[in-house]
Parts: sequence; C-alpha cells; structure tokens
Amino acid sequence: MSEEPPRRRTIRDVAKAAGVSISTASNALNGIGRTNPETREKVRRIAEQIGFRPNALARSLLTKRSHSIGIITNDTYGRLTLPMTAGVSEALVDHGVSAFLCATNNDPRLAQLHLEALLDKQVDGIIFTATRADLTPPIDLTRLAIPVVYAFAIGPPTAPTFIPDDAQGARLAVQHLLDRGYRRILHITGLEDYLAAQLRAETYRDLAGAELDVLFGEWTEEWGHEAVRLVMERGGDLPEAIFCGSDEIARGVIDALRDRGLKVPEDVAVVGFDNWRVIATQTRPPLTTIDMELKELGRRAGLAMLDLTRGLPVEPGITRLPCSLVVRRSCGA
Amino acid sequence: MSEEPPRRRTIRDVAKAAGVSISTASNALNGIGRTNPETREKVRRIAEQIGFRPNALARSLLTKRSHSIGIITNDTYGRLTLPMTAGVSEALVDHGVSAFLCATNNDPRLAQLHLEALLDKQVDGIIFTATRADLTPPIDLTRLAIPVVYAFAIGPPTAPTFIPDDAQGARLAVQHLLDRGYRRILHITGLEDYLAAQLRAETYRDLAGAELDVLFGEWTEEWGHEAVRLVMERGGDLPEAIFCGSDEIARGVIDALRDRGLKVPEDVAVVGFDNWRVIATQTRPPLTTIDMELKELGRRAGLAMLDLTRGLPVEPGITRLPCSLVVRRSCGA
DNA sequence: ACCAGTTGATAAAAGCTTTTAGCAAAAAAT
DNA sequence: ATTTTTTGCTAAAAGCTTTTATCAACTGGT
Repeated sequence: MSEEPPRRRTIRDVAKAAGVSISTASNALNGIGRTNPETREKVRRIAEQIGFRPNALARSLLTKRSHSIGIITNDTYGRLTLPMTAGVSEALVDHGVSAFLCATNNDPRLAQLHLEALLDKQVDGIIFTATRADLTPPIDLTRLAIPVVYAFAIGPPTAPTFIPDDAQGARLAVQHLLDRGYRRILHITGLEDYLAAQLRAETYRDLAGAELDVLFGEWTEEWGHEAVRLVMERGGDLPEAIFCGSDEIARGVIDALRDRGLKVPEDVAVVGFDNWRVIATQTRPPLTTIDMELKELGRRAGLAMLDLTRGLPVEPGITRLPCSLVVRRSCGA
Repeated sequence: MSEEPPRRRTIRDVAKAAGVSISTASNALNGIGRTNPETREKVRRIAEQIGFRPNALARSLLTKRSHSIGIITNDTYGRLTLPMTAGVSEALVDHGVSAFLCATNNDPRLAQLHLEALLDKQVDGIIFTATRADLTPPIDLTRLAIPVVYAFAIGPPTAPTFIPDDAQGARLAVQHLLDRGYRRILHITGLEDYLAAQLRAETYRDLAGAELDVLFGEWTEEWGHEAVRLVMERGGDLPEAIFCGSDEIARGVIDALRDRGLKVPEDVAVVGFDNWRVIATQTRPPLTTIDMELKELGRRAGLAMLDLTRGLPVEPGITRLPCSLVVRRSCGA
C-alpha cells in the first residue's frame, strides 16, 4: 500500500557509502582539488553503482548557471520552429543544456508570462525565433541581464542574429537555371513588404536581367495560378523558366502551367524556395528548390548561445547562413 | 568599463528594505503563517518596488517541485508536435510551469541524453508525443519516479494517454457525406499497419457498407493518384464520394479526378483527414476535412500532467478526444 | 496581580551542491 | 632533528528559499 518513493541519491549517500566527507566526494567526482587517485576512483565507482546523479537545481543555485535556455517563438504552425529547435537542441544536448520552448502566438501577454517564468528559472539565455525575419518581437528583450540570440528574426545590432542568406539562396536558384541554359527567367514571389522577398528579387534582377518585371503577390498557391494567368494573358513570349519565391507559389505555378498544356520542365522550368517536403516532393514533376537549412541555423544559434553563456566572445550582428540547392526534376533531369 | 552585472534581488533584499526578517518577508509574500496585515502589505509593496521575483531554483530545491516538465517527441518535422506543444504550454503557463522540448529524432542515444538532462533538472513529469500513435518510444519511460503522460502516442495501460478519436473522426466524415446524399462511398487511405488507418477503415465499413473495399496504400499524394487510376481502370460505376485517410491522399485524388475531367464535388465528392492547412485550403476546390484538434489534445495532456504533479487522481488509460469536421467546398457548398 | 492564550515576529534548519579555508600527517628540505 | 612544503582530507560557508520551533509581548480572564 504505502509504496515509499525511491528517493533520489544525493552526494551525501555517495560520501557515506565511500566513507569520505561530502567535500571529498564532490572533489573526486568533479576531478578538482587534491584527491588521491585511489579515493577518486573509489568514489566514482560507488557513485556509478548507486546511480548517483547530481541535482542540477542545487548545482545551478550555486554556480549561477542553470544549463537551460528559453526559446521564444511566435510560430504556431511549427514548420520553421521545430527544425530550428531540433538544431538548437542538437548543439546543446551534449553539454547538458535543455531548451524551454515557449509558443507565444505573437500575444504580448503570453510572451510576458513565458518570459517571466523563464527568468524565474534562471535560464542562461534566450533564443528568439519568428516566422518571418523582419518582424519585431512581441516583447522587449533588449534589457535583459542574460544573452539573447535571434534566429530567423532580426534583433538589435548588438545581438548575434542568424538568418538565411536570401540573396545567396536566390543566386543559387537563378544560377542553376542559367547554367542549364534557361534565359528568359521570370520571378513570381510573395508580398513585397517581406524583406526576404525584396532580397531575393534584387538578386534575381542582378543575375537574370530585368527585362521581365518581378511579380509580387501572396505567399500562396492561388497566387501562383493567378500569376501564370496574368503572364499568359498579357501575351508575348513565354518565359523559359520561373523562379518562385516559395514552394507553395511554385506548386500553383506548376499546376497552372499543366492546366494550360505546358510541360515542366520541357516548356518551362520551375524552381521553388523552402524545400517544404510535403509540397516539393509532390508536385508533378518534383520540385527543384532552395533549402534554408533551418536545422543548421538552429545549431549555429545554439552554439553561439553556448559561447555566450560561457563568457566567450561572439560576433554581434547579422550572420547570414548559406542555403542549399535541392535538385529534383522541375528544371530537367 | 567594469559594468557590474545588475544582481537579481533576493528575498534578503526585500527583508532588509522592509526592516523585517527573512522569514517574515517570506510569510508575507506567500500569505502564510501569522502576519500583521500592515506588515504584509508593506513587504509586498517593497517587493514590487524593487522588482523582486523569487528564485525558482531555490524554491524548487526545497519544495521538490520544479514547475517544469519535459516533452519528448520523435517528430522532426513539427507538424504534429508544435500545435500540441502550444496546447500543453497554454495549459501550463498560467501556473508558472514551463516545458522543455526534446526532439529525439527517434534516436535512443539522443533520447537517453535528453531524459537524463530532464531528470537531473528535476522535472515534475514527462509528456511523450509521437508522429504516430502506435509506435513504441525510443526509451523506456515506464520506470520513472515521475508521472508520464502520452499524447498522440500509446503508453502502458497505467499511464494517462490522449489520442484523437479516429473512429469518431471517420464517422464525422462519412456521416457528412451520407447526410449530403452521397451513397457509393469509397475509402482510400494509408498503410494498413497504422492503427489509425484500421480504426478509420472499420468505422467507414460500418457506416458506408462494404460494397467497395478499402484501398490501403501510402500516405502520399502519389498514392491518391494511383488509387484513382486503379478505380477507373477496373471500370464499373464510379463512386459518388471518396473518403480519404489524409489530406495528402485527398489532394492526389482531387488532382487525379480533375486530370480525368471529373468535377469535385459535382461528379465526385471528397473528404480528407488532418486539416493540414497548407494542403486543405489549396486544393481545388478547398478540402472539407477532419481536424484532429491537436492543440486541444495538448491542452488536455497538459492539464492531466498538472493534476498528476499535484497528486490529484487522473484516470489512467486511453482517452480518445473528439475530432471536428471542417467544411470547405469539396463536398458541395 | 497572576496565568493562559494569542499575536507577530525571528532564528535556525533543511534542501543539495560547490568552494574556501584549514588541519593533520607525511614528505622534503635545512 | 627541526622547519618547510606537500598531500589528502574535512568542516563550514555560500547560494536562496521555505518551514519549524521558539520567543517576547500583548490581550483578556479570574
């Protein structure tokens, strides 16, 4: 009936079992101070035997390092946040650091609540991530006593910031088309007030020449359809290739082209942006696209955070991380 | 140069500023013990003024409740995990409880590492979530001293478990079709060894009659195409409606029907499963589908965890939470 | 005026670890 | 043989909070 809870072993248990003082046990386990090798091994063996694991709370209270960080995101959907979070964890887990994930839904009250809980728990730092780089956080993170890193979000110039290199990604896409001999390249993309859209469009113009203008619209399949309709209606030569600002747009474009009897990539080549697998692998043909390497982005943010919490210098300001090209079949085999 | 870090205020600071002892300050702030109302107000006012917030680590060390829990997931993609996590947080944040998110990628080593970090940090409980309900966790969570709750995953019979009610969801879908007058209903779904697929198929057979057999296949758009091809080739009457096991399959089905000149919903109605917005809103026409209410699922798991950590009784075993029907246009306006 | 009970506060212990300072014994140096 | 140094270990403090036990002062009853 009265099942006594299996109390966790403390360093006191180790000390007693090894017949030494608590301090010696601590020294032996942490390999600091002056300890007889024999004693050290004995203590370690016994600790291992009885399954001792130090209480991180007590340790943190003293060392002022909690080995936990907070990730604050405004993404409810998860497509961007989870790969990034996985990357962050990957960088941290080997160092015993865990990450609190706080989904704020972009609600300032919720964000404040989460932030307070994090600070109370003495997190060593905070990583802020967003669904869109050029969006201000729902709370002020600039006056905290702990380091803040921004991932897929832009913070103050003093904070380390990691975002995908949109220009480089666009270059990858357009250059791929050029390399394969496509010339008249059109760019169909999302909302013009997204910084990412601007950067990609700019690079596109530099590389592809600006004979054809950039078509800004929504970030949806529907806009992909609509854009193709516009292009066909205004007549003139068809483009040889289309660089789309997102995989969703690309999917709309591909479907619209097929509806009109045009073959991809024979008549028109298409390249997307995002490598959102559920879309990119299921278009007909599968979509060649740009991957923003979100996991790597998260990993880098995690590593930066690790350095910061150790007091090591970390270069402030924006670091743009390279995207990669994922070749499928929409630009020819 | 030597910027002194703004040390966090402790209860000691409050006590000193209020001219009382630490114990009195603690009593006043927590409203326990015997305290003169005047003193209590004074202490609270001063605490507020100097911005005192108790150190959760120290508190937890004593009370044995860390006000943090761990979420272990094997989902790297985030589609299921993030909405659920958001739901969990939503249930917990008002109680000052935060959640560590651990993405294991289904790697036992990684899972073990995460688990140890969580236990060291004295989490009050663990929620395990998966991308598929009938999959065993990469680590053994049955012998822990803390409560474990399963969400979108099946644990031991003694553990509270929350999963979507697949049968009810399927009923919702099929009944919707029947209510709208569709009779010959076909079911195209995913892999037969998924428990979810079996449950949905069973319900479908009960409701729609089993004249037409269930078509099991992959969980992909491609299979949706392929399945339509199979149906058309084998000839006979076309179904009046198709109940698809996932939105991805539904999308393939809709596209395949259109390719063959069949109109949705005029010639064939289609209903999906998942309410994965990027798909369901972009099919032509937009897809009527079943939403598994993942956020609510997470919220329920969070609430159960909350009760467990407080020692309140929580019903063990599987709780199937209702899905909802999201009507768009693929079954008529 | 004395005793019992109440009130409002406090000192100290507890929770678990790390770290500082110190002590006794052994080793090395004079 | 005595002093200095080194070695191996330990007691105690510190980190911040909550809680238990205690204490002094006051209230009210006889």
